[in-house]
Amino acid sequence: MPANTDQQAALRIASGRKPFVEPLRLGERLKEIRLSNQWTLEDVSQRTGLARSTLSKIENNQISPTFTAVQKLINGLGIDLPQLLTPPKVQTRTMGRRDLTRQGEGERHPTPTYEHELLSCELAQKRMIPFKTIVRARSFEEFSEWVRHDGEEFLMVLEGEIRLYTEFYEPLQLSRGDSIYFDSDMGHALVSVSEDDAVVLSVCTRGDAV
Amino acid sequence: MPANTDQQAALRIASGRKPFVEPLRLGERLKEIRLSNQWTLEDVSQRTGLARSTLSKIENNQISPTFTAVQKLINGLGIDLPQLLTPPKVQTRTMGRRDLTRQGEGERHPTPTYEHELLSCELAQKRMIPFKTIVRARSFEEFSEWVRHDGEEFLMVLEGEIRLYTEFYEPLQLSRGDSIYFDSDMGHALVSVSEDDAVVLSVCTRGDAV
DNA sequence: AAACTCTGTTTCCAATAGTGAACCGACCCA
DNA sequence: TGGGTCGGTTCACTATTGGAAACAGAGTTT
Repeated sequence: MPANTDQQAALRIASGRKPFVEPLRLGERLKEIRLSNQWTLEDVSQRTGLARSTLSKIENNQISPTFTAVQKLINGLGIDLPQLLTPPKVQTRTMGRRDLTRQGEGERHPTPTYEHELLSCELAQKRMIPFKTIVRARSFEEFSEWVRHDGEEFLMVLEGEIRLYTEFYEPLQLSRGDSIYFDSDMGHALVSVSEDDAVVLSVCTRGDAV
Repeated sequence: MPANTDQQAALRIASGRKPFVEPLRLGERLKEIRLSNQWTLEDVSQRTGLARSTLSKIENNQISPTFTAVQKLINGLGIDLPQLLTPPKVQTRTMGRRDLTRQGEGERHPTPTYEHELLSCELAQKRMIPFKTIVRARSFEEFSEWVRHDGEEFLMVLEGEIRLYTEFYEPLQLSRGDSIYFDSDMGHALVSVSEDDAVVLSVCTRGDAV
């Protein structure tokens, strides 16, 4: 063995890097994912556009897929790299929580303009905040300023008709069944325009990351 | 193919991923990293064991590196995949996006058990995935296996009545206006128990960090 | 300027990835 | 038993990658 090699090995070790290109357990991983979804090679071929034979060889570590191939894989299978790489992936199981809220049984928070009913408020530590709102406001002037909060908001009209004012757009008229998704740090405000007060369902993300 | 698969496919599409292989901006990214460290191609060659020429071609998108090559890159440069993939720095300080979906105008994804209508699917990169579902299933047996996916789910019954089966609890009967929040990696399945097919609104979190 | 050096690109070729077709069980089903 | 299908592997061939060396451009030095 040429001295050169030892040199490099020494350097490599000294630099605290992984020995070398690791065994590439990508094949096993792929197979695992495939089987756990009960996909056949043909299924995966359809989804990814890669040949059945190619997939077989990848799974058996007979070839090292091209990066475009990897891309086709992650696109086609709807997974992301981490998922492909992390070996067995023991999920952090925050499993099995649930929180039921019967119609009208939420926690009420009245304000002059809105009457909120918080849903699923037994559950702490959740990543979304759902609430039903009766929109009392009838004109934009009733708001002293824009409503805004970090994150994103999804909203669907359950009853009546509303007008949605937003900071950067023209007002929008929404009827029952219409829905909208928007960045909630953009100023927004709702008013009822129907005979009766409108009712909307909103779901906000919790601003705090991850 | 199990119903679960269609579920996931629908979710995948909803999550705003690009349909197929994107332009592969990996070259630009590599160059960016290299320059920001003031490395020459030769330096990188030393570190990674890849030929200078190869590196040049990768940076100019003239070839799609083999996965082993990519591994050598991430090992040699001491970076991780995400770093290599995150598009050239576009930190989404997104503000003021919005996406309106009128009643019935969502993207339909029928499955044997559910008929999904994805809402706000114009908007990519969002943290929640809202969709309306007509629950066709009438009995638990129609599901070949539990539906499950990373993250959390909020659900409200819009019309009809459903029974919610979950892996760890007794089935729950939900009527119009009732809502529930649960960890969606707990197996779950919905069936209609009303005269007509029930309709529910669901909002899922996107599990994957980016 | 010529000679040298340091950079990144291009060329050419050997090595290897990707493909369709053939092949091989295993499992129906009559 | 003799077809049929279905899932996966292997084969033969083509397309593409990866490496050594040659090339090209921009400074430096003399």
